[in-house]
Amino acid sequence: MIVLPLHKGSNAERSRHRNRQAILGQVRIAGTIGRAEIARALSLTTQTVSNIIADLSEDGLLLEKGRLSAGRGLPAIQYALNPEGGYALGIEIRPDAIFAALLNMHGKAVVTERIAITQAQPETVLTYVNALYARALDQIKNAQGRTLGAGIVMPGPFGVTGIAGMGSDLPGWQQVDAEAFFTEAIGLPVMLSNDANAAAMAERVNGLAQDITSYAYLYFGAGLGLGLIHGGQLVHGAYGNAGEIGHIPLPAQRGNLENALSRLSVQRHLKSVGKDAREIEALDQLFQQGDADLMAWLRTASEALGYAMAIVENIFDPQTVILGGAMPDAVLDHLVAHASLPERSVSNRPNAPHPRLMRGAAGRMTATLGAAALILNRALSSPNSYAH
Amino acid sequence: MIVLPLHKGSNAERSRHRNRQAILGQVRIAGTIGRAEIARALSLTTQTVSNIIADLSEDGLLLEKGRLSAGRGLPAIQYALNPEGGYALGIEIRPDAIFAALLNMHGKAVVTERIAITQAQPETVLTYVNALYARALDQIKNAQGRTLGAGIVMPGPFGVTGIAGMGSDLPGWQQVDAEAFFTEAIGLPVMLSNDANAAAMAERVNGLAQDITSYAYLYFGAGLGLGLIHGGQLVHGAYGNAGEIGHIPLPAQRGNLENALSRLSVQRHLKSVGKDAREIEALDQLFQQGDADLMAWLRTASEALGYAMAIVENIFDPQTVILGGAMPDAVLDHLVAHASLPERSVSNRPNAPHPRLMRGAAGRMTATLGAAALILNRALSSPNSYAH
DNA sequence: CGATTAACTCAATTTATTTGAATTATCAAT
DNA sequence: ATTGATAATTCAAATAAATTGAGTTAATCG
Repeated sequence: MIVLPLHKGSNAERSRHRNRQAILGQVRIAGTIGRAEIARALSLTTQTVSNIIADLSEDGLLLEKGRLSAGRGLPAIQYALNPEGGYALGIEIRPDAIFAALLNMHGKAVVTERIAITQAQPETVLTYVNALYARALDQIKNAQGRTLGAGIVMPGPFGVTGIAGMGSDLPGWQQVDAEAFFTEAIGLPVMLSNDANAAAMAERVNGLAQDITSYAYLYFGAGLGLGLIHGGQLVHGAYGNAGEIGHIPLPAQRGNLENALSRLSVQRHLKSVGKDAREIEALDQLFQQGDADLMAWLRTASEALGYAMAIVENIFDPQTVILGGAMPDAVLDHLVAHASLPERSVSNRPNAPHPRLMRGAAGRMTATLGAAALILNRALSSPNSYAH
Repeated sequence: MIVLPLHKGSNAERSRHRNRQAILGQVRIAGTIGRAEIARALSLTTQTVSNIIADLSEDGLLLEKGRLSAGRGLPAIQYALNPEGGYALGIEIRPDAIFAALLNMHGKAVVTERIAITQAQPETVLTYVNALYARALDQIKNAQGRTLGAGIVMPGPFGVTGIAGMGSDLPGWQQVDAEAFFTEAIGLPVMLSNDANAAAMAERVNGLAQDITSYAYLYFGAGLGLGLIHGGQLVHGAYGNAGEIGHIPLPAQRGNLENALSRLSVQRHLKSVGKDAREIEALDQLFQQGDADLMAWLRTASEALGYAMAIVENIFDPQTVILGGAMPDAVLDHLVAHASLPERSVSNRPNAPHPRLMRGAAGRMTATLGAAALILNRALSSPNSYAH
């Protein structure tokens, strides 16, 4: 039996790969940037950066954007990501539908598709996934051969590490190693995740968190999920199930957090007074009307949110917390505005550079876009330590 | 202004450094191991491993332990860490005392010292720290020139990242960048941390967590702290204050977690009935006598502990949680045995390879040893991703 | 307009890993 | 007991990718 190492060794090839990622990532955060500046940021020589940039340009990942004169000296040739240099496929599998999105290197969705399904057996799902992927390629000819991988979101729990080959909650998937199954069948590198984690990553690649490396994302899915990003990478936990914040008991014996703060919670509350809010649109309409029952729910939800914030902030000390998922924007905004943020929290600091709570991307496609974002993030950064 | 990169570039020298760390770390987890096996584990060639092992042996960090024949083929020469190959200094600064410990490469304390102080001004503290270090070197001649660094624990909060130069709670330290101050003055690389984080790392280097890479440490210090280890490295949070679990409000409006679960809490409870438990020994004695007031406190504390477990497990999904710090072993054991572990938790899995809650190292020196462990851990691993 | 500064390129060098052939010691089968 | 297979190790040569240093280009400053 081989003793698993904490991390693997390095060689010239792996160094090059890392440096490519680092340069791409640096171009991304800078927008446009010259070679010498990249070299300074990454502690590499300009010569090395030049060589790798020649490679990346050759591969179509970078574009020249003219020279920028800044003070004395030869003006630096500026480089920027080529949005069409690569694509990432995002797939979200639900019991009743499959969503797909194709993102370019800027994290912009260039294709979105959905398909209703009546059964979610692996083979059936696979047929649809391949069909959706083919449809996407049909619309973006350029993406043929330039798709970096597929991120897939499906109902957990599965074992990202440790319990290998553990399947999903979906019927028929219990015995399936979904990651291996899709990798084989789609012919692309696959990353598997749950909705909250994917949503969190979406904000990093194209959203509020592009320059934030440590944050948490509170996600309204079926229940209440939490995606943790630390050093620009997802924190999965030992068994891949970190972020199950909905299961935490509420103060004052009112059950779990997701009893007060989730789609199911508001649906149940409104149903008990004879109102239907299964669709986001219906919920939005009730909110616009100032519906008293919804407002009552929002009061307890805001309280629960404040409590969730106390937990997340004090345990994780993030730069910010982002709230998003399957809720109308207006409702999320209301929650953000009315959450009673705990005073006794490490995050309650003067002159904080970010608000403690922000509204993220919401709606049906959040997790699908996030699935693709997992792939983009991998292309633009290594799961390694912060510099400094 | 230079845009901060997520991670720096790599070159031959940094590769070598990483590979040295990886090999040392692999030898540590294996105990004794041959070169070919290291090569397989780290995805390096045996030749590379041979070269680096020659280096490490030359530096006195590794010892040959004869050949081990295992099946066919030439029996591999076994290598093991040389416990005297390097040392780490741990310093804990408290308002009324300074503790020091010198650990060898096995994580064993070869010297421990303490000194009572009456004031904790930076210059005064420094004098004592240097004196303690000198005393340690005096006892372990071999450690001269072989001390890898100093880990320092002092009352926070400080900014590990972000808020640079932010000082401690100790009087006179507010304006001092303690890390720079000590680095300069001791002449060793310095790592600064709080007590809970240090205690967590102590378990990893020489304790229950030597083969556990993802866990949380609940620490009884002044209040209640939490050290988070993920992928073998500390999770500090964006501003270095992750793990302030004591501030989280308790269910049923009973104040914070540390109101029910901390040294201060038990002291206050016992004082209200006229009993003194400021010293650990006094507390231990009361426990041995089965004191009814202490037992009453333990009941609410166990409940609070179960609640803390629900939070930590569901948010972080660790392999295990370790309980330790300034409490008698017997009290910790009682808490471990009587904590009502939540049923609805991601950690409540069948066939878990580790208990959900374990007792760690306790007592006065825990944090001091942990301070040194920070240095050892850095020598034996990179703050990088898991392999696989 | 010349001096200075900074980005960039080219060619040579350096570092560290990999590759491939040769050597050695053990186990297993005859 | 002998022989062949297997695995660890070493040596020397090759390779990959970084750095170094000298030279070129194009800006700004005085």
